[in-house]
Amino acid sequence: MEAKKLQVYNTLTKRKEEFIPKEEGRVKMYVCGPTTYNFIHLGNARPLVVFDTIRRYLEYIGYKVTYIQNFTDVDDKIINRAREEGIEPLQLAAKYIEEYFQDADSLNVKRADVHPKVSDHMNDIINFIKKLMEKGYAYEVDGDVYFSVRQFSDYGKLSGRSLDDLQAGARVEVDQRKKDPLDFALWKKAKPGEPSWPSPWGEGRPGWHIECSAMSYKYLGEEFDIHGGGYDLVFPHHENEIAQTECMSGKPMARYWLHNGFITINQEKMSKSLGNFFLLREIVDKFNAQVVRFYLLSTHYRSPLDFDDEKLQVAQKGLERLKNSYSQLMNRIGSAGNSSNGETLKEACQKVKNEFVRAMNDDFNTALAIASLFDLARDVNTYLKEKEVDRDALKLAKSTFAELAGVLGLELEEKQEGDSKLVEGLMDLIIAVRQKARKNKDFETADYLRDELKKLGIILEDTPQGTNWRIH
RNA sequence: GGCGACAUAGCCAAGUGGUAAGGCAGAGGACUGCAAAUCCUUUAUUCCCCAGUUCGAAUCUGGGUGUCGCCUCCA
Repeated sequence: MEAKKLQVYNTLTKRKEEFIPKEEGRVKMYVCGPTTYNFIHLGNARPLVVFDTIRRYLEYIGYKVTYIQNFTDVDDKIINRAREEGIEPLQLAAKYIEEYFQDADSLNVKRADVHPKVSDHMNDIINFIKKLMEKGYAYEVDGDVYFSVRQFSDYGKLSGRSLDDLQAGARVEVDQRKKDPLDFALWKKAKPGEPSWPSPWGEGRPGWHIECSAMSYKYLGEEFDIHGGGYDLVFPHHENEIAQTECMSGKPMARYWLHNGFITINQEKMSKSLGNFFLLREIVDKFNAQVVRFYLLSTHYRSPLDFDDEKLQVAQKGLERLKNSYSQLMNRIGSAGNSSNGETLKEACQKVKNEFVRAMNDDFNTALAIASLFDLARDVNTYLKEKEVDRDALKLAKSTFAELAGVLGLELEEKQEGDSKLVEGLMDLIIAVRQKARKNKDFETADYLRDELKKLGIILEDTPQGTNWRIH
């Protein structure tokens, strides 16, 4: 069977294209990271999980991936927030960078190869702006430096709009010093009391867009493969990045532009300005982070995804279905021997794997990929009804399960916490006592033990092979 | 006002020309001391509406309706 190649939807061309990295076997990707002035909310978590999954899949199919995600640690919102709290802006940013990592780790998001910060890259940024000025794409006015959009004939190619369209819809007051209303700041002159850095144009700090151009150029060079972020970054942020980088280098900035859809609440975008956001850690408090990750991947990354508690409950149940199947598999694997009935399960594993890859190759269709995991769960559960099971088949099912779930960043194995040896010993004892009661038809005692354990979050399940327990 | 996206069962959600995946919820059955978990069966003659192209359309075209997003900081 011929494996279909990876197709990705490219915002730049507005269609799916075959993914061909610039350098064979290697993918360089840059994803816009957060401005660190607060804990991240669920909407911020989506691109983290989505692009982490894309990265994992690219690695799974054999690419060596270089993944860069920045932190915006110099910004108006950080300055304002720091002022309110009476601390230094960079100190505030550093605090929320730490908090960010806690959240990202909980979601099982792998660290980027580099997490560059604006404050560490002033020279790169200043040099980038200098080059733009030398080439005539930027101009200075009283210590501010602006990018001249009229100099870049391709301006608007990513968002699919012309300069005239954009001006017709402009909702912002025009700064008369700019040559064109859409010219944007590369360097902003310092106001009193603001953090600033020396530059050829005086004390100041970078505009928002230049950091990503400068840092992606530094770590990934010209024409890297994937640039990702939320859909709301298409304009103006990514449009401006393209203008800056392509004017500076004369080469395309990135080959594929990928954007995730929004999280909505009651069909409206979750955003800080609307105030309808939930912090990730509030949600992780009620449902665990794995459930959140599963929920985020249960819809295609470009579609809007509505949020409420019920949807997370559904995700929780779905994930539990997979975990139950996996744990039952694990419970049987030790006592399994050799049997000739394992072929169908082995074939099913291969089929599921093919389906999974086919789904992911189609623009990272995680919803369909998850459906293939449900198919595997059913195949496994059905097979486990057999009296005799084949150890090799179970082992293959186990590795297939773990491998594919791992691509999605999901762990099916319950982590043992605390003194697991002791817990296991105690559970064995309790189960033995209950077993004795059941044998004597003392169901009152047996049910009492089961009910009380349930209150502690431990589920007992009686099977023909004995009683299993799991933590809910 | 300009630009764009989406509309599939009670809910969520795949499917872009060949006769509607999957999950949750519901119903019935099996298994069980009873449960739980699991398995089997069942739940959209039909994919927002209208017209068209086609042997054939949820999928393509045109029109309409509705919802959302971007054009300002936002993931």
